[in-house]
Parts: sequence; C-alpha cells; structure tokens
Amino acid sequence: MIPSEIHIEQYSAFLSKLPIFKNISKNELGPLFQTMQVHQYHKGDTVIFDADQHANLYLVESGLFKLTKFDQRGDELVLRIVDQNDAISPMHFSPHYDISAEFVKDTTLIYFSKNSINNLIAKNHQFSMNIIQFLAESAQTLMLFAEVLQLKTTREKVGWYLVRAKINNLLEFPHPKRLIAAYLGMAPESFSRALTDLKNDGIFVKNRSIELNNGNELCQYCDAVTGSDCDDFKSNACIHH
Amino acid sequence: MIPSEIHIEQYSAFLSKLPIFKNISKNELGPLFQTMQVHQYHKGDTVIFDADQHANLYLVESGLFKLTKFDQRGDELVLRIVDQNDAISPMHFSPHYDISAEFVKDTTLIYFSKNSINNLIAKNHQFSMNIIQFLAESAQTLMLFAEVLQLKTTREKVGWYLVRAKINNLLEFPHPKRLIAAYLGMAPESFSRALTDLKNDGIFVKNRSIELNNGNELCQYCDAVTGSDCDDFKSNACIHH
DNA sequence: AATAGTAATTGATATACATCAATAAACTTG
DNA sequence: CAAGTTTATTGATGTATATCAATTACTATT
Repeated sequence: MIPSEIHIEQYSAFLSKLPIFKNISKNELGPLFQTMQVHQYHKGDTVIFDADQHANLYLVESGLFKLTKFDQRGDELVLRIVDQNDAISPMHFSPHYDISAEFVKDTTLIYFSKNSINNLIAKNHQFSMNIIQFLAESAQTLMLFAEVLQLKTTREKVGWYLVRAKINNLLEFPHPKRLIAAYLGMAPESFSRALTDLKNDGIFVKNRSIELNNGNELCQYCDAVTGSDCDDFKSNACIHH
Repeated sequence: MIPSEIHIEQYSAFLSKLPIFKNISKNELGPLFQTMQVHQYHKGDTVIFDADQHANLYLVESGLFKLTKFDQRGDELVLRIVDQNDAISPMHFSPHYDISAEFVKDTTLIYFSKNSINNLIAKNHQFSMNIIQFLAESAQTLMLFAEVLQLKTTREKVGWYLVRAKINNLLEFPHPKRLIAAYLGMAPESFSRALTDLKNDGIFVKNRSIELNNGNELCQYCDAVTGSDCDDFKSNACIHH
C-alpha cells in the first residue's frame, strides 16, 4: 500500500530515528522516504517472507511477529522474534531461501523496494555503513543464538532469556511463554519446569512478572555481548571481570 | 608479518580472484594490497579471534581451521569450518564477542586492518556491495546452520553434509570425521552410527570415499539453497520441484 | 458475569543421543 | 617400517528433554 502524504510525513519522523538511517540528513533521506510502502498484518496471519516476493527492506512500525523455518515434519525453528523498531531484509537473502512470518500481534510494516535501497547505498556512504553494521549485527546475533541453542541446557536458556529481559529494564515477560519456549527451542512444558527450577536460584516468576531475591541472581546466565548493555557491566558484581 | 614485494605480487594475484574483490580494477585494489599482512599458523594452534586483537579482514590463502565457541563446561560449538579462499571478518564483530580458531592444518592467512578495509569501502562502491554481499551470505549461512542443528536428526545432518560434499563434486570426505561430527553438533560415535544407518538408503562410505547405488540417494537430504548449486537443480529428478 | 477457547502447569512415559568402555583401524614420526 | 598416537568403530548404559495425557489458570467475547 502506498501511503498518503500525511502518512509519509508521520512515518518519516518515525523512520529517521531508526539506527539504519542514523547520521543521514533529512535531505538525503527525503527521496527514499517518498518511495515508502506500508502493509498491515493481523494477529494470526502467516506469510512466506521469501526473497522472490519480498525483495524489500522492512521496518517494524508497531506489532510483534516471529520469523520461522519449518521442516517436513512441521517442527519449527524461531530464528527471530521481531518487534517494534526492528528491521528485516529478505532483499539480502538468496532467491532460494524461504522463511515464514507468523504475526503474534497486529503489525504495521513500512518497506522499501530493493531498488530504492540500493539507490541510496550507491549515493550515500553513511547508509552503506549502516547497512553493513546492520548485517554484521544480524550475523553476530545468529552466532550467539546458535550458541544458546546448541550449548545451553533448558534451564540456562531460560536464565539467559530472563537476564536479557532484565537488562532491557523489563521486570515483565515481554512475550507470551509459548513464543519464548519456541524461540529457545524447547517444549512449553520444559519452559515451565525450568521456571520452577530457577526458584532454587532465587528467581521467581509470578504470572508474567520477574521477581529476584537480591537482584543479581540472573548474572550467571549472562553473556558478554548482552552484558555490554548492562549498567553494571564489568563492575565488581559482574561475572565478566 | 609484512610480506616482501615479491610476495605481495604473488598474493595479489590470488586475492584478486576472490569474490570479495570481484569487479574491482587492479588500479583500485593496488593501494589496499600494499597494506596486506600475512600470518602463518600451525596445525594444532589455538588462538582467540576476538574483535579486540583481530579487528581485521582475513583471507585464507591455504589451510584449514574451525571457528568455535566454548562454554564453561568446555563443550564446543563449531560455527564454521574455514577453508582455502574463505573470508572471515572479526572486524565486524562487537568488541565483546570472542571466538576461537583451532587450526586443523598448517594455514596461511592474508589480512588487512579495519582501517585499510574501511578506506576502500569509502572510496569504492563496488567494494561496499561486495562486503554487503559477504555479510548477507554469512547471515544466511548461519540461519541455515541453526536450522540444521535444531531441526534435523543425526542421520539427516550427516545426509545433509554428504549432499553438500557431493554437490561440490567431492566423492571424498573433505574433512576429518571428528571435525564434521563436531560441526554437526554430535558425538563422533553418533556420526559413525549415522553412516552405518545411511547404508539403508544406498549410501556407502568406505574409509573416506562416498559411494552411491544410483547417484540420487542423497537428494532427500538437500536444501534449496545448497541445491541451487547443483547441476540438476529443479530438474525432474530434483526434490525442489 | 458466564461460556468458550487458549495457554500454562503438572505428572507419567518414551526416546534419541550422549557418555563410558573396549577394541580396531588409520595416520605420524623417528 | 615399526612403535606410538590419534581417530574411528562397536556395544552397553544413562539422562535430558520431548511427548502424551489430564488438570488448572487465564483471556476474550457477547
């Protein structure tokens, strides 16, 4: 859907605050923003986000969905939970790489065609750097994610998820439990049992809120990349020296 | 180590054939190549390839090593098997992301500092595009890898590894079995048993050579991204339509 | 507020794969 | 090429977590 002038202005304000457009002047972004398109998805929708039909760059204006791969058996791998302000770029996938999006909440996506994006990359060096930064972060997040899936026990996975929520200053579960369990590659039953288990560490989850005995019980589940966003990173209380 | 003029010339010829320097003229590459450095590693060496000490872009002139993450218990995740002609770029990692390299064979790495690389990115649009392409492929490979680790059974993992070897026209195991087992996230014993299992599909591995009854037994273990490199991709015999 | 529908928990059981142990095969290296 | 060392195989056993089944707790809708 192509938005009206008023919407373009409103969305431009939103977009220009995103990291992917960082340090680029309004003048330079203007022509790109004129080509924006918008799509609404509803809770429960499923679409295949392949490079063939979706060679675009998407920015999440609002909403929540998961990016998943399914195998023949119907088992799923949740590669990413995608939230407000996030970016996803199937335009950079191989034409043979298919991925599904399942919308958990009503979601508004703003997007730009591959051509529009490549035009700005050609014209604007800062934008190239932002794209490079974005892709490098994607790759690093995926390496960390593979590590979590492969090396951590169920309990450690849940602890890791909770410490991330805490570092983002959320004392509440940001996502439904089934979604978190799927993202961590475990059955909802195992997730539930892991939460029970964590009470031994002084970590209590009542309904959706996280309660801690003295506040640093979750640190043992932290990794250095996640920890670098923590207020106490590398302080005495921190496990990362 | 800074190489002599003669070595620079010799390595330049090698480098200019790599995908990351594709479609860039010798003139434009010359100044970059003057800044090349070279390092030899020996079989058995282990180094931490962190962004702190290794903010470079590395090209593998020859050799073989694995990029791994270790956890507290000493369990390892082999994120990548790195071979001749491959590129790795810890310069794009976060300063807090540590990864180890374990050298399986004697290895020669040619590398460029972050500054050298960023200079060429700033000057040369094609090089930006090549870096973007490289990072996009890294991310996609990691998504596929997570899928393999998480969703496939041991037998499917081994089948997947073999079909990749076959598509690369290798009727021989390109890597030692322990290394493959580690890469696929399984114990060497499980790898060995999976190979025995695959005999039921008409897939026989004698010592290091792969022998097939009629040639397409491995197709069932193929994925679309891997398959796109196959001569028979999307033919009647191919599972991808 | 009542009903239906979904999500979460708890318990019992099954299973794929790891681990341990012993042997055999395959490469190093003097 | 022989002795030593690493790698691979085969068998027996253990275990973490999935699956199945039943119950309870939420959430949404009229």
